[in-house]
Amino acid sequence: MPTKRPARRGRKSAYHHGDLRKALIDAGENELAANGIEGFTLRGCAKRAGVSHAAPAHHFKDANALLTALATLGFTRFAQAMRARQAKSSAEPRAQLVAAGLGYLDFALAHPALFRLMFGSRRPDFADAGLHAVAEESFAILVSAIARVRGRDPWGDPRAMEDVAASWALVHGIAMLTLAGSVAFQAALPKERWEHAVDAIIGRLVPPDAPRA
Amino acid sequence: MPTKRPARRGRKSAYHHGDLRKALIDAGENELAANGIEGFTLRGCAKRAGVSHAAPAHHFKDANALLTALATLGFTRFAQAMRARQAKSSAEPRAQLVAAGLGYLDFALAHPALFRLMFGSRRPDFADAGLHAVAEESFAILVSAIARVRGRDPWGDPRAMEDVAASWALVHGIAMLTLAGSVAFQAALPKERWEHAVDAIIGRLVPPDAPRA
DNA sequence: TGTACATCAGTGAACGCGCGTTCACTGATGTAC
DNA sequence: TGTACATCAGTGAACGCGCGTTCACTGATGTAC
Repeated sequence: MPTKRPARRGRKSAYHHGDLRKALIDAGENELAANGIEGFTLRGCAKRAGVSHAAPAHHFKDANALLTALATLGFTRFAQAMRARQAKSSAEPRAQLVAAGLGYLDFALAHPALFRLMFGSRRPDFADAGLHAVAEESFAILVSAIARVRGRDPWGDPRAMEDVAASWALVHGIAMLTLAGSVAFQAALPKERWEHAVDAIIGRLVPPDAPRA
Repeated sequence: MPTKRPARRGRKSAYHHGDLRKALIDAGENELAANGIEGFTLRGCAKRAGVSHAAPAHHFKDANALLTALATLGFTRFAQAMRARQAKSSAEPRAQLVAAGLGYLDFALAHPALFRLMFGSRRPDFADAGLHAVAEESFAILVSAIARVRGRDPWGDPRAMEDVAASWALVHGIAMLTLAGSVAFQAALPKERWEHAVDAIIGRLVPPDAPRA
């Protein structure tokens, strides 16, 4: 009766894999974490997934297509990380903005290779509709957090967008400089002080007495 | 009389190159700009320098050694870019800090591939004494700019170092997000507004009424 | 329910490519006498 | 100043490697009748 293809959940045929596409994405994540983007190869992903090196061609046109899927997954998790911090935080608008920033940093620290792929590589196809959508969605979290602090939509107000950009650049810079392994930066701002620093700095960047209309 | 080896300046023998080491560094810069770090090869550099692909081995152990030299050159120019802006700016401490930040951005925009090499790659040997020294020197420009604003050395004062880190992360984030090609970020902060934004944001980050002793 | 068949998702051998590396060599340069 | 020689910095052919890609194939699955 089911015209829909059976889900084959839990099924493990030695031959037909079941869900090689998903397995390759998982494998790609490990490959990325182990070898970095520079050492990322389709053959390596196939090996990690336990299939022959020609098998991925049935699911991904080339390595960049797999990297696009990985970047899409990355942005999904990235947005989740920001929302998770926001959910645990006070509903007060500035606390929500700080929480988004801390979620940004949580993600970068937990998934450095994905983070570099998302923000430092040209290999994923950023024109891909799915990737573009989820990247925009992540950005919207910051914009709406600023909007709530300001009490209005920052779009169209260059000075308000400057605040969006400043908050974004600040956390992005902290993440990048730390991931780059800069000893000098880590001495200036060790991870233990991130929470305090982001709170204090965003407090100064987007002061409570900011214009609200 | 001169026991010192002749400089061979201006000399162009077809066989002995004269200064292949320097020529390879120049070629490497072009190779980097054209192909990115991912597409950087010793053979490509040799070709650009007009020598056989085996020639570089006499000057650089491997590709990473050449990349280390390129990163060292990059940091030298980077410090120059910051000092150049400072020289053109008012001597007022906050103006000097803003100028350092704008010089930081000048460099990133002018030499995106070098910038990524310096801050986003693990291929250069950052333990190399020369590279380490010049990288530290760049960092010191920011630290001393903050020191002048604060009226004292920020080292040992976690809150003052937080200001150093914040200023640094801010301009670094602006540079990285712009170089990453983020359309959303560029919409929020187009390059034409960098100068205004950095001035305004650093004004809030490091307020004039900051404690001075 | 059984059978025949189309389709799909793998396999594994083969290929060409560009890379780094090695090696014997050679021509230019510098030095000792 | 001239000559012999050591050293240095290149050349170009050769090699092995891992990569992506192609291809004929095969076994498992789903479907038509």
